[in-house]
Amino acid sequence: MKVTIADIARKAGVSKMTVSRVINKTGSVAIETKENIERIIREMDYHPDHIARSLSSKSTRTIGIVIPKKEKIFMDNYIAHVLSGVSEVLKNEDYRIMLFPVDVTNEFEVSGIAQGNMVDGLIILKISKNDNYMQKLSDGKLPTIRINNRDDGEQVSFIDSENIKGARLAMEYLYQKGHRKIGFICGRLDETNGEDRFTGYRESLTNLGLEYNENWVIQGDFDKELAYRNIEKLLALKDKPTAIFSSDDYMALGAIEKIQEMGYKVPDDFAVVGFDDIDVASLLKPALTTVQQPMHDLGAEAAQILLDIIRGKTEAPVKKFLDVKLIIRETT
Amino acid sequence: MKVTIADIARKAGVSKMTVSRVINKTGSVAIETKENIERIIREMDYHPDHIARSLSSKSTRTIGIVIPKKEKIFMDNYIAHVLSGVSEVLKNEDYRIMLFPVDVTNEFEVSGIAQGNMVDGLIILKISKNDNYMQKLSDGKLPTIRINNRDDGEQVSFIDSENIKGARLAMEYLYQKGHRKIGFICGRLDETNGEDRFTGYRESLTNLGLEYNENWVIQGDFDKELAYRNIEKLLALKDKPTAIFSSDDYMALGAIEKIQEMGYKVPDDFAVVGFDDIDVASLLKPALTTVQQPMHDLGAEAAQILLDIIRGKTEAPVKKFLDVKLIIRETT
DNA sequence: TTGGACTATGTTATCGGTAACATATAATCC
DNA sequence: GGATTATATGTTACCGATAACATAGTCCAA
Repeated sequence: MKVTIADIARKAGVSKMTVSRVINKTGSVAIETKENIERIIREMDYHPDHIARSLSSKSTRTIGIVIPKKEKIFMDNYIAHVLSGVSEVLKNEDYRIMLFPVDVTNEFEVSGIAQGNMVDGLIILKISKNDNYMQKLSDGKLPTIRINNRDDGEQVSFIDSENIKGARLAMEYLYQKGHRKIGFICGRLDETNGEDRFTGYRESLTNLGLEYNENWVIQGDFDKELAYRNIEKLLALKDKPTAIFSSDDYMALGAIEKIQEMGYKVPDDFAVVGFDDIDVASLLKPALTTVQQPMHDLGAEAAQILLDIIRGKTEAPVKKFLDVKLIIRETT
Repeated sequence: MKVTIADIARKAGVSKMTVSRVINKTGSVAIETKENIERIIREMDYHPDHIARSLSSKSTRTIGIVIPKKEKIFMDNYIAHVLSGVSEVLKNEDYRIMLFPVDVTNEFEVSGIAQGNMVDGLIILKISKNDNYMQKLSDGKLPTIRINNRDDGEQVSFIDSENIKGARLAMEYLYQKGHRKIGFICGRLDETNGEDRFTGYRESLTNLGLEYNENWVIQGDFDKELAYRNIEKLLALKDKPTAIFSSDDYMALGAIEKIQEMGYKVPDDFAVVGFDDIDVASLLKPALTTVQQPMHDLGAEAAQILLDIIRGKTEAPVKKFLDVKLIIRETT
């Protein structure tokens, strides 16, 4: 049988409560009592039952990370960096991470996460606030923070990158390099980072006095394969752009692949700028010029903010933007 | 207030037990009663409290994934693929994933995972069975499976790749390409995949009638940076190998980086073969020749076996090996 | 028609902790 | 010195579900 707090209490000749106090360092306990209990705990190799404790205290000391349920989601370097940031913050806090790959079209699944009492808070990644039922996650009393999906309503906390500025940096750099015809690979417009980067692209065109050509904008939905396929028609145009700004690195990779397959050279025929600065960006030949967003810090700060909200140190909603910067490499 | 099973029972005019039966589809309930309860559940948007359920039923429907607690752990493509396989199996099973980045030197932390009742089973990744306290994880009654770390004792389940065969494939191919001086970048020898690949290397040398040269074997500990640093002395040798087999892809990447920095060419001056077939392997120029191990399937099968053990369908320990194959690209 | 089997439901105890409140003794204060 | 406060500990109830056992009614076969 598993050792319980009652076993410890019996052996120590005290009540369960006193043992509980020693374990949680709450209330006051005589020093000898405390040391005796601690010794017995060690001897019997007692570990508190996390579930019982959660039920009773109404705190699971677990935070949930909600990501889209799709095949290659864990291979996404952006998510890896965010996770890394989250876990760095949590590792000193005795909080655990529970993963929720979620099917946004399944109302029951979504509500279950929000109401199952499995976690004390949620970090939501790569999911549009417009997705069916997804607002259910932020609806209730469960503390929630979104990453890279602004919410202009008043209720929901988020942490975001300065996506518009990032797009501007990329565009201004391309302009400065002499490019006047700049295409764009568009991410999901129902996620605000996709939307904002597109906005940044269009605003920059205006500010730089460049024309907006519908044919130079292709949809990639933050999906490498889709970008790979869709860029073909852009490359077939008679009047092609000389540079392409992509709303994320994966799509840039897909585009470059197609460009090279069709016999063009990067950066000679097409300069390419990505967004994110995923790990492979620097490994590739040519190495990818990209707008670096602080993926690790987005995760770390999201976790910290979420913990502060859970603990009542901070009042939700928190809204925060982190800076981005242009990393110039070989594709421009 | 949160809606509880008691609220549903009251509204439906039945006992909690009847509601519980409807939710869990256990026992028998009259069809009208059942439909009435289901309607009320929907109307009140009731979702069972996962924690209470776990405490009472002694099953959390959660499996834990134990990984080393280090900075770039989530960027490890091997882990990403394994996670992906695990989550694919779990997504249809109403099981959740809890992550345990664990400090193997912290006895308390390790025991807490094994005994905290947070999970129904554990998948252990990239952690040596010899690491301090790690045997505690497999000690108790908690179902456990290791990936890529054989355990020759009788107790512990594992799923492994045919590492020795993989090494042999790499070596024979290099031999066939004309290489007679083959160096080796060694992974952690306290993990059995590191050990086995080294064994495969040495056995192949013998079988192919090649000499074993201590200077041609460098330690990389499955760490790209370490391989990058340590290969320098091999490259400085007067009598250098013409090919290098690396115990994993990341170390191969580190090695190639250094090789190129020192002005040598891959594959002209040094052929390189890796192990794993991580995603970047095919993206790089030159693309990496490597032994592909079924990382995704390792995760998926581990999860399936673990579920079977948890459910009593299978008796532990299960011991299984998956096949590997050589993927020939441009570094050889 | 009587007992066994099955169906439908309820009752009670329990899972392993913590919250909230109560109590007793010791220490402090005016 | 009596009231007040702090320290140390215990009691009881409860968190929200399920397990195990109990019960009442129905149906059918012997």
